[in-house]
Amino acid sequence: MRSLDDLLTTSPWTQELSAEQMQRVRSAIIVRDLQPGCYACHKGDPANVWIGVVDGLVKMVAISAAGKSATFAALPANSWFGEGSVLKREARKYDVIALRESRVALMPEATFFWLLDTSIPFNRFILTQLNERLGQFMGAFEHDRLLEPEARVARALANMLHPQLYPGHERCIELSQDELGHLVGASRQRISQALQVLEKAGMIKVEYRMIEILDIDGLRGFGA
DNA sequence: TCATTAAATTGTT
DNA sequence: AACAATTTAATGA
Repeated sequence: MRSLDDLLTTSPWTQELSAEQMQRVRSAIIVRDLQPGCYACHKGDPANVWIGVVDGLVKMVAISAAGKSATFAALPANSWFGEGSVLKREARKYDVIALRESRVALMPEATFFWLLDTSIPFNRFILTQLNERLGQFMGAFEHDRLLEPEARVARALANMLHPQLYPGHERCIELSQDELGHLVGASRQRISQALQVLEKAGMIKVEYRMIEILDIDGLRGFGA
């Protein structure tokens, strides 16, 4: 299991922080371990922390009155989220649930706003984060209901790797096909077929509980 | 370290 | 949805 320091060193906004700033950030953050199915935060909770995924995988879901749940985004290790609600000092808009055993980092809003006031790289990170999320959201709206399952899977995979632009060469997603099925809203056997199509197209490599992305641009444009 | 078994995951119909 | 095949994890010699 990865540690808080692993998350911080791979997060681009920490690059230009001084040792003291780093220490202040590190000591303010609270780390929490989550079992599969556990909530990182509930819809309606006051958004007083910014959340980073240290390890594992969490999903953002909205629950309708009828009890149907729709997954908006999957957040793998190294992603940060919740800045929107923290910035607006509003309640959380969605439930966030661990898809498997995960570890999250909770940064208090005081630290969050302090970084906004002091660090330009942090501001830049938040800015691009908000901008990209808007793009993803509109793209999802535009296509998800219309596309073939293959294309929906392709987009879901591309979106999952998107948050980690800088960090690294982490091109692998550890995710079972069953979990991916819940994510995309398709049956497991349909996912299995879709993955094989994408693999034959040379865009991904499928292994046991693991998907390696070979051509992220190809995935984004799949079916378009 | 290697072999056996159980559990989880994946491919196919 | 059900079944077979494959991979991983666990156990014990």
